[in-house]
Amino acid sequence: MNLNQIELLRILQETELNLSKAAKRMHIVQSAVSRQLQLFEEELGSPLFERKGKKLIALTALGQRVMDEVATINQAKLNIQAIASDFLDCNKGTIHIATTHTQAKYFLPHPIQRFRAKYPGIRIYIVQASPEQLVDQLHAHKADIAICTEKVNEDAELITRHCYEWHHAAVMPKGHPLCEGELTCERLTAFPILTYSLGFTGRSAIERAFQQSGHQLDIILAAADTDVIKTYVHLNLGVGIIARMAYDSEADHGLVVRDLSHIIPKSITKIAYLKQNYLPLYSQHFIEELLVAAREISA
Amino acid sequence: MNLNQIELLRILQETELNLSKAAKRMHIVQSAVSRQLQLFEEELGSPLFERKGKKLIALTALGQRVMDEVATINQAKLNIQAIASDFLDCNKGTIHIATTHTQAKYFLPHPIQRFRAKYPGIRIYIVQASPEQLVDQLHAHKADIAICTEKVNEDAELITRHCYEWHHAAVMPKGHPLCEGELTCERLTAFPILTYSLGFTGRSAIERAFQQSGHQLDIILAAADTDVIKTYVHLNLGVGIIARMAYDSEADHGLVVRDLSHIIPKSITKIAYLKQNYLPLYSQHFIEELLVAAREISA
DNA sequence: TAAGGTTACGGCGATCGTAACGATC
DNA sequence: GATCGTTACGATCGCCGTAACCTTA
Repeated sequence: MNLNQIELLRILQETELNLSKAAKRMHIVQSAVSRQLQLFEEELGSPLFERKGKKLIALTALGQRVMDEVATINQAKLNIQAIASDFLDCNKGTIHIATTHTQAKYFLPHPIQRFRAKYPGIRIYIVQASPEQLVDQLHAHKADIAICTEKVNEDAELITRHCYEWHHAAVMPKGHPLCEGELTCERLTAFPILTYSLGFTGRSAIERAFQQSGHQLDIILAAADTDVIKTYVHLNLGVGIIARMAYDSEADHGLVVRDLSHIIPKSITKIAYLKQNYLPLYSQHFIEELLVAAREISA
Repeated sequence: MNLNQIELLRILQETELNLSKAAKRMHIVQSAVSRQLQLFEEELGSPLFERKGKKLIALTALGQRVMDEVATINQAKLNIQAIASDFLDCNKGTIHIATTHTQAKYFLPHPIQRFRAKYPGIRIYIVQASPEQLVDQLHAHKADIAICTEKVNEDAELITRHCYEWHHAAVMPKGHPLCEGELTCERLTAFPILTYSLGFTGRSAIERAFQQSGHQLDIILAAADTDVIKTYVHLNLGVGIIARMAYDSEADHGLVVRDLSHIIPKSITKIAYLKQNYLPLYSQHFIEELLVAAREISA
């Protein structure tokens, strides 16, 4: 058994059990990976893969159990490297942040700006993904930190930290009837609504609130992206329901914003990362920076 | 990085950081391990060990963190091998049980006998150790399962399962004054007492019971081993306080046994094993067998 | 016939063993 | 001088790459 064989197994999982693709990913020829897999299965004494002819089509029961351990070893290997390079130079490295458009545009700018000032050598990559993919990005090691608003599944391998709470708001062009008077469920249902796609930025909270009140929203446009929504609100297509923090009093001076906290319950944005994943010091400091920014928002 | 280097680090920890001893344990020459360690440190970019001259004397901060990951990798490696050989033949293998004399002699015989009948191919090794060493045996991979009576530290890496409860009893030669009448703390303190060494077989429960009652036992002999205690009780040196199950009505017909459950609170015997350690099926069945035996005792 | 996998074989490099040397007690 | 570790160098074994072949869609 050696680490290359472990790596091979890991890569095979990511390449639909295709030996040729795995070989390319490992920068060696296909016959080499074939041989290594044979050697490993021989060493263990039983096959790890179900085969149809010569193709690998699935994991055997043994293979499934072994893959769990393979993932553990891979994680530990990455951790050793991360710990060592952390030790070498705390001021070099990268952070991959998995998050959505809303967070990237309306929450992250301040903390990232301050973090950059302290750690100019760290490269920050924002991995944009739909909320449901965020946690997958962590497991796939494509991101170190996820910033999620929609509910994070209770995952034993995840550490989640409360970040900040926020409410939705309605936006509409100046002069719109909803600019005046009390804002109720009834009045909202009378207008076409523009809001987030299912699964995005607290859309589920909107759903729940209106379902419970017995009213039905007439959602005529759903987007993953607040800017898209605002654009169409400007065009007078209807009333936008967006995250309150996504309203920018300067950029959006043509729009009126009205709080919806009495109608739609608060949403909670969290920070999540893998428990077994070693976070370099600078990543830990980055999280601190996020929490500071979160407190400022709440205050 | 490769698995041999990981293994080397693991072994260095077990050999007082002595490269020569590590080389012997790995069946290669000393110069080879020296070179491998250099290569690994070079790859990481910083030393893993503090050196005094050429000797390794301690782990660096980096080394300490890396060692945690090394342990994880090693565990996963062992798991892969265990899972595979489990898959190959469920009826071959070994179980190492860390336990004390009392359990080995008075609790284990029945369940082991029955287990042997079902799994004649499994070798069972009893690793006798003092109670405080039992958990260490697990961490050192010298035992798969520990059977402990004294309190097991709340260890996040450990799974502990309730096994059975039992009481202490007093034993004395026939005709001894304590054979008759009510058995109280007062009367016990009037005689020389023979019981377990500190830390063994519920001795701590005995201590606590008498401390709380305000009486002081006159313990003239303490042994790790019930047989030793009974031997001296036979010689009329005093009254023995032993685990009730260690009294054998046949072998000990010269002794009278009297229950002490009204004086000394119950002791609890538990089964413990490492959470991250893969237990072969037969080991899981062995634990089942222990639990069955435990229920029979309680009934 | 293209794509995926296996087998055979030669070459190269990683790692080992031998051996001589250096340091520390 | 005994123990422990490093360095140099030749030998070996493992692993890769080339290439020919097999199988299945």
